[in-house]
This record gives sequence, structure tokens and C-alpha cells, in this order.
Amino acid sequence: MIQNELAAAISTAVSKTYDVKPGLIEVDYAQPGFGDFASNVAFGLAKELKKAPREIAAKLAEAVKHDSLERVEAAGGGYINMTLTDEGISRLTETAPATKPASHKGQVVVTEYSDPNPFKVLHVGHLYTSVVGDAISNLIRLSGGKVHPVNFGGDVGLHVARNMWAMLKDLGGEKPEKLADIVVAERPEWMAACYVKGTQAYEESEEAKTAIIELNKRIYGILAAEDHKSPLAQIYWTCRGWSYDYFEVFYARIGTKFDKYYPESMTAPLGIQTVQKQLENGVFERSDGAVVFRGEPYGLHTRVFITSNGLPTYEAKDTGLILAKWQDYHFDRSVVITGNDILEYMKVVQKSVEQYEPELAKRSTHITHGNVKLAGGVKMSSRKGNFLRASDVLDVVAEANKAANGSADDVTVLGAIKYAFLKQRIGADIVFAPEESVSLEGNSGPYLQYAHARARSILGKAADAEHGGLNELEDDERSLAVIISRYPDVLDRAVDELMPHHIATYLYELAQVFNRFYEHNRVIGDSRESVRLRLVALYAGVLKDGLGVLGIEAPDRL
RNA sequence: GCGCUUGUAGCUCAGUGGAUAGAGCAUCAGCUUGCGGUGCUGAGGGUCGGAGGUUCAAGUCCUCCCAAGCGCACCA
Repeated sequence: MIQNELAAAISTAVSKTYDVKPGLIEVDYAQPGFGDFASNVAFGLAKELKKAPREIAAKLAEAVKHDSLERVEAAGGGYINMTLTDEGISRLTETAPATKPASHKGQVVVTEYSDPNPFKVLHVGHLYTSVVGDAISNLIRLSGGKVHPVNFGGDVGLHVARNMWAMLKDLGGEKPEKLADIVVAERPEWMAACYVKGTQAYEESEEAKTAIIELNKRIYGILAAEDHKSPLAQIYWTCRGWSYDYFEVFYARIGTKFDKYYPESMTAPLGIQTVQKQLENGVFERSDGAVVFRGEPYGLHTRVFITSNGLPTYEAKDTGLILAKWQDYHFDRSVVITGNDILEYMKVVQKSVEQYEPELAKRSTHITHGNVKLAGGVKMSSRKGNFLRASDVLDVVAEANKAANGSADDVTVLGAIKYAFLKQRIGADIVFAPEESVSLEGNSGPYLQYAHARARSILGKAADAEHGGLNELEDDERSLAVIISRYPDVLDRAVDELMPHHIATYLYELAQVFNRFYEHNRVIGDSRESVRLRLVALYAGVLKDGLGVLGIEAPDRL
């Protein structure tokens, strides 16, 4: 990396000029107008050398030597500003699109995200977390990791029992044959409606609550006995299948692919078994008939893993999941992406696992994000239920795009949504504005898709022309070349922090620099056509690559 | 009460201990009728939630306080 080379050059200059051993030398991008790179090493040396930073910088500027440097000068209170030769810039720019981080090279990485519960609908949060999870998976993939995206879902537990209870009411008893009356398109809605009814009944009626708790035990029984025959089992398995079909259709539409689904029913036995074994080893303890992990010694709180009824809570199922992933993949790294509401909960589970599988815990990362809020009280509430379905978001954005750009194509709609989600840093709640997300003016996905298509169009018009080397660059050309050359650094940082928004921020800046260039410089027919075509090609390549990391398509034509 | 997350322009957000804190939207003034409509140039708008501290240097690190959201035992 050029920064490292420049740092080494400065280091050499320091030891040659002064009789001191320099510490870690950082070389940063210079601010516009101050060259390409800058170092503040003189500030740090000032105290030790008892000289003014400005004076030190001036001396060092004379002593720094590197083949790619056009000039070095001292500026400000003690900065050393460095400007690369065209050749130096050119080399960086030419290699930029293909230069990728290698931080996960050869690693097996399991990413887990989305995690919808069967028997329930996908809401806007699932859409957001899926988009984030895909982008993070892509970051790991491009840095050399073999990524296995997996999906965890609660196909058993009280929420399922509440749902099943209402479904049985609706079917008039345990009559699986009645399910045939529900057409495919209505299945998700029907199940969602039953969930609302069941939840209400559970809260409002003691009688229903008792019945639901009883039903919950029976469902665990179906799973334990691998019962597929009894009427109740038939209803359970059929509707569970409907849910997974519905998930698959949705994921296919947004471009998400999972290697494996881990239903809770599958991880629960391993979880219970492990917790019981570690109960004997003293990791867990009994309290009021339940099995709990005491988090207080670690600054956390106590959580129940197995209830006094002997049923596993989410904690035990999650423990089973963590161990199942470990057994299945023997991963070098595990990344779990969830909402930030379960951060504290997850710390307790992680801490418990750390007690008996420290290596596993060490390799695990938990990334949390906020919730999606709607801008300016936009009405997007669905007909039933008090929340926003994932499909509603796609519909609303499609409508907005039709109104703004006359098309409701999924490439643009998904580009708009994904970019709007990913341009913000992961962590806090985000505000989603459908109209803004599809606008071709301003910082949006469709804007970048359009920018890419236009660049391709220019290249298409001059398909037979030769592209020249990037030499003797004019100012506007150089600015464009410089920002293109910074793409690998952006990827490095995004991968390092697992933060896709760095890429979004960069791509928009890139497009802005290009527009500034393009406004004042003709490409085709100009005497500098060959150089400029080369720049446009590199620019389009980086745009497409970057959008690809965000999971956004960049077709040559829109 | 304790913990976590967050607090930067009217709104939505970037910001790697370094130079004058930046974008988009909105507002205002100009420019551009041809490589695809996205544009370009400029202006106004900031006690970086508040107060201390560390540092040559703090939006960034530390402490305390304030506000918002979320979480704190048999739900997920």
C-alpha cells in the first residue's frame, strides 16, 4: 500500500535527519488543495526534539524520497504534504477496481441474520436486517472468506402455540383437511391474522392462556416424537411448510440466499442437553425450579435457559444454535446480525458459552442494528395488524418509483431500498423516506444506478476506440483518478469494521466527482478521448463493483 | 434504579486524535436545450446535547450530567 511506503520513506527521513527512532508514522489523505497525502509526524516529534513542528516538517520535507512523489512540502503548523506523480496516481487508479482486502482469506465464516419466525409474517425489520446481513456477507466474501449465511427461526414455542390455538379455532378443531380451503396467496395473511387472535386471547383470557400453554407442550411432544401423522401434527407441519415457502419466495425476490435454516425445534435438543451437562459442571444453576445462568459476576444479568416446566427458553435454543453452527462448519469466524434490542440478552448467552467453549466465543461477533422508522409520518401501515410488512415496503417504493420515474421495476425498487438502508451506519434506528429513496436527484440508489448506466452508455458509443494510459492528467481528470484510486482503502475499512455504509458514502462522492468532471469535459470526440474513456471505464467498474457489494444491481441500461 | 444504543445545519445523515466540521433534501442567486433525464457554480444556515478533564491538538479519548429509544427471570 502506498501509505505504508510513504510512511517508511518518512521514517527513513526522520532517522537520517534526526538521531531519533520514530514511532508509528501515519500517512493520511490530505485535505483538498494540500496534495494527495499528509503526515503529522512533526507534531509528535516536536516535544522530543524541542523544536517547532513547522521547522521539523520543513527539514523532513526535504529528506523524504519516494519514486512516486512529485513533491513534498511543509505546510500549516507542521504538516508534511505529499503529491504523487501522474505515474504514481495512474498505477493506483488502474489497479483500484481489482484490489481487494485479504483479511478473511481462507477463512470459513458463518453469518446469521434475518431470523424470521415461522407462523408469523415478515415485517420491515426482516427486510432491513436481511439487506444488512447480505452486505456484511458480501464484505467477508470479497475479502477472501468462504461465507455460509444461515437463518434461525422459532418454529416452536409459545408464539407458535398461540398461533396454532387460533388456527384450530378457525379450522373448527384439529381438522387438517380444512387447510385445503385456504388458497396459496392467502396463507401468510391467514396465519398472521391467527397470530394476532391467539396473542390477544392469551393476554385476555385465562382459559385460553391455559389451553395455549397446554398446546405448547403438545407441540414440543410432536417434535420429540417426530410425529407427522396425528391431525395436530399434520396441521403443524403443513403450516410450518407454508411459512418456509413464503420466506423462500420473499428472499428470492430481494436476492438473499441462505445455506441453511436452523429451526429452533432442531437446536432445542442440543441446547437442553448442553445446558444440563454444564449444569453439572457448575456453569448453570437451579433457581426456583428453573435452570439459569448468573450474569452478575460479569456485569450482566441472570437469564433462564430451561423453565421450571422443563421447556427450553430462547436462551437454550440459541445455545443449541451456536453449538450446531460450530459442529457443522468449524468456522474461523461467526457473525450474528440482529436488532439491538437483544444485545444484552446475547451477551449473557455468549458469556455462558464462553465458560465451556472459550474458543467458539472468541470467534464470535455480534452486530446489532436499530429499527426502521418512517419519515414524516408517511402512512404505510398495513390493513391488518399494527406493523409494516416487508412486502408493503416494496409496494410503497414501487409506487413512489412509478410516480417519480415511470417504472416499478424491481431492479430500481430494490436498489432504492437497499441503498437507503445501507447508506446509514449500522447501529442506530434509521429513518426511511420512500420518495427520497427513489429520487434520481441526490444521494440514492437509483441515482447511482443511473450514473453507472450513463457511463456505460458513453463507453458503448465509443466501443471501438482505444483507451489510453493515464498520463499528463488535467486537473479534473486527476481529481477523478485520485478518488477512483481510493476505492481499495474504502473496502479495507468497510471490511475491517464490517460497516457497508462506508462504501455507500464513497460511491456517492465518486459520482459527484465524476459529475464535476463530466460537466466541463467532453469525452467522445475530444483530443483527450482515449485517456478520458479509460477514466470512465474505471469509474463505471468501481461503481458496479461497489454497488455489487451492497447487493445492488448495476445494469448497463435502465 | 442498573445496563445497552443514540444525540453533529430546519430535516435525513457522513466524519480514521490533526489544517477552515462536510454531504443530500429544503431555502435563495446564477449557469447548462446535444456524450441518457441524475446536473454545475455560489450563498445563507452549526454553543458537534451540557459541564469538566487528558493532549501540542478533541465532534472523535476519559469522567459526570441531560434527553430519547430499547432491555433488565421462566416470551422470542
